[in-house]
Amino acid sequence: MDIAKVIVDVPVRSTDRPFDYSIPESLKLWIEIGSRVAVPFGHRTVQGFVVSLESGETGSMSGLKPIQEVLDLIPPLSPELVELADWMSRKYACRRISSLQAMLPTALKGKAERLISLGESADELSAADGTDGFFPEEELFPMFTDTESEEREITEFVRRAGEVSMKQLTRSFPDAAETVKFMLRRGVLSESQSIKDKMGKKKIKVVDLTMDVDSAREALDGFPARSARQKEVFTFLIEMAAMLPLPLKEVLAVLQVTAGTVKGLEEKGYIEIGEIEVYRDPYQGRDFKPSKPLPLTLEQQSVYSRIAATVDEQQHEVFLLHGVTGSGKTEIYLQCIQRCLDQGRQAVVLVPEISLTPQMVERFKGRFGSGVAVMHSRLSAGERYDEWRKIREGKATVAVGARSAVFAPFTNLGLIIMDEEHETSYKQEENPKYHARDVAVRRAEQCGAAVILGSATPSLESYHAARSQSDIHFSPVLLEMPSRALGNPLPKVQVVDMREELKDGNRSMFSRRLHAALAERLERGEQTVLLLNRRGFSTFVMCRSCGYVATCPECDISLTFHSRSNNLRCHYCGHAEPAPQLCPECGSEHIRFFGTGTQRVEEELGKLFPGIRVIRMDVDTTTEKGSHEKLLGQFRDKKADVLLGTQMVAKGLDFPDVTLVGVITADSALNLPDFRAAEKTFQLLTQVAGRAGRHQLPGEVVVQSYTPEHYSIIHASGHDYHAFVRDELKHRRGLHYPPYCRLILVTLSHEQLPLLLRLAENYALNIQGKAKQLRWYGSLDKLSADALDLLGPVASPLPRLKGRYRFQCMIKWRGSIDAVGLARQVAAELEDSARDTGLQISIDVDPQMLM
DNA sequence: AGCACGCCGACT
DNA sequence: GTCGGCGTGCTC
Repeated sequence: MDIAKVIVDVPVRSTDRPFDYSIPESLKLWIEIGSRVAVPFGHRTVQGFVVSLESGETGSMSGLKPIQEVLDLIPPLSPELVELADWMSRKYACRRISSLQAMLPTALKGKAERLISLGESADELSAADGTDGFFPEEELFPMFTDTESEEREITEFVRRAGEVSMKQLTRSFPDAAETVKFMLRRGVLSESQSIKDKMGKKKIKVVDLTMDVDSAREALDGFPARSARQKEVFTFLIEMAAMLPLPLKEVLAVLQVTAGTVKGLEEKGYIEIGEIEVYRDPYQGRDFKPSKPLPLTLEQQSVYSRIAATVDEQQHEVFLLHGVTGSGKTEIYLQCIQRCLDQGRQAVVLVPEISLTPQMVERFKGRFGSGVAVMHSRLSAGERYDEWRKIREGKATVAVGARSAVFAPFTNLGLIIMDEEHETSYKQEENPKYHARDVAVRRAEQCGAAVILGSATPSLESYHAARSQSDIHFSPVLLEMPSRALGNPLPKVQVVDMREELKDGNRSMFSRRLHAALAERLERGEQTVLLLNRRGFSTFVMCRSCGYVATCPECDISLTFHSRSNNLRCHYCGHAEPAPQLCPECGSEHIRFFGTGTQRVEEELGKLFPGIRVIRMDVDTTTEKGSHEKLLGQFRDKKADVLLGTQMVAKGLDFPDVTLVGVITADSALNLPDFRAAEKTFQLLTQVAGRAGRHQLPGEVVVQSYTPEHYSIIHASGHDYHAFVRDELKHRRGLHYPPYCRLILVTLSHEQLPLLLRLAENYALNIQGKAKQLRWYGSLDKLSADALDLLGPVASPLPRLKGRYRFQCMIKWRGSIDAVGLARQVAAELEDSARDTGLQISIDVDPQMLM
């Protein structure tokens, strides 16, 4: 094995392939598939990943550069993950390096650092008198003496340090860039590059005895009496001998001494202060109530035994667990995980970012203790890195986390659970644009693991796949749990027609029904959750006299009003400007901030119910780390009557005293230009209705709507998933939408609109031409198994972003065609022919957001 | 993406 | 006559 094939960290199409490197004898033992290495690439050093090893014949070795360095003691990726990355790149048409990088914590994204040391001709400087003819005299002139003294200073600086980074050097000699360059050219200095990680391992100082306990006791007798404090420390350490080494910080805290005291003790040779690596534990110092397996209901039992059988056999199988809210899915997850751990295998639990609350973590930590690693975006880069290392080093056996936890570096994975399977946040919107569900199924296939997809409202894709048993990507086994574990009924849902309210002269955002129900809760001291479905709504600024709407000059979309800073901001590019007092178009004062924001609801609540205590939860109030948790804690402690928020209040929260759930506008998402609008609305209403009355107190749900006759609202209020699916599938079949076909969204962007139009047209024609050529082309109406159709090009829903115009094409396809490969190939050809013109093409396979 | 090579305007 | 502007081409 002499050759390593390496994917380098240079994210452009032309380098998106393995490069061959020779493996130096000294690194042979360290290089495996999945190793992260530093390699020379062109005129610099870059990071790369070894994706395969080959024994090269002597001839083929010539001209290969050697691998420079291995960057980790243990390869951060397993061969299994490397293969998965390769699959991802093909499936989602993304660069191989982005797939690989997505599997690792960002702390491991190393960048090259330029290091400067003394060069071979370093002595020349002192020896030469500056006129040795090595370089033309005029190059030194006219600042000859200045340059020379500067060179001497730099040389001395580098000599003293041995090796300094370029960064440090330019910091110390800000104006010497030219001189340094010149010195490098002459070999007075020499440059090397190495890869430096973004994040180091965290180390803490620890203290330890330098002798065994007995000798220490003896030494204690002869301890000088005047160093009383030091003696105290020494005595303490002897007492704690079994626990050594102890963190210095703790010793200082317990004994109320200063670091100087301990240092003095070290200087006398009694103890030593060392450094050890620690894991940053974000849940450190928190108690988790240990929990025991709960008895299962009959329904749960039958589901559990079905899954357990598969886990025991270590077979790959996918289960779609459809259980109503409160049916006890989590307990099934917990017991299946236990079963998997009993087999000596590990488990991954995927949870939507938004519901990865401390409550959720607690349930897992309570059952599996410190063997649980938690990964989510609220952790700092360092914390995430440490949780990741806990997994790779075998110190954790269960990983709970958002999307990317599907890449947890376990070596013997037996079970992957995906809770709230229907959540769109499982699709990553940036490259690689993967769907964690599909990656989970693929990874489980690789290692013979079971997959549980759990939801009260499974996505139509998964449900259809389970029902038809014919889907090409996976065929889950459908398991249903139609009853609640505690036996209490699903809450009664009342739909209020807001048009009627308006007709009757009620212009408030609260219907009479909701108003009365709220008043009742306040009286009884019970709690209310209010949901503001703000999807599709924005708090845009409009002039009521002339109809002017404030839009972003870069992106052409409406600006959002932020009352705190009293400015207007673009959601997409971050552009901000002050909010106008007068309409910039017509000068009218009737310029208003439209849309129902949570703030407005809060104000209105205050007016209607003076003294009401409201906790508002939205992006404004939850950006700070831990604020989410704090707000929920306050609500749980009954410090507020109402929890008011957007989507995030709908997920997995479980408060015993909530007996009323109000949805202010149920259908604001129904009018979005998205074929999943009805599905999203149904899911949201079902989720939020499940929040009420989970415990002893019966729950009530009030849903306000302007289109109460819509089937998604009717079926949600009737808690009838199957009826909804029936209607929605009919609808989707008629319009040829998933799950009856698959989509690829291709977005082309360019600074110049006319050029973009031509290129987009070109793209569409090429796709259609290729399809025809391969005799694949057919209408989706035909019964043929293979079909491919292209819609567009049309202006993107975000027609302009960051100064670039955007057009999109939608590819609809089904069957065994390599539609992704085709989309990618045509994109590459077009990019090549358009060359320098700055065309960008992005490909989103199975898009969730049609933007 | 960098970084170096290469071919044309404003300065000594 | 040079310094340096950034166009384009390559990286095992």
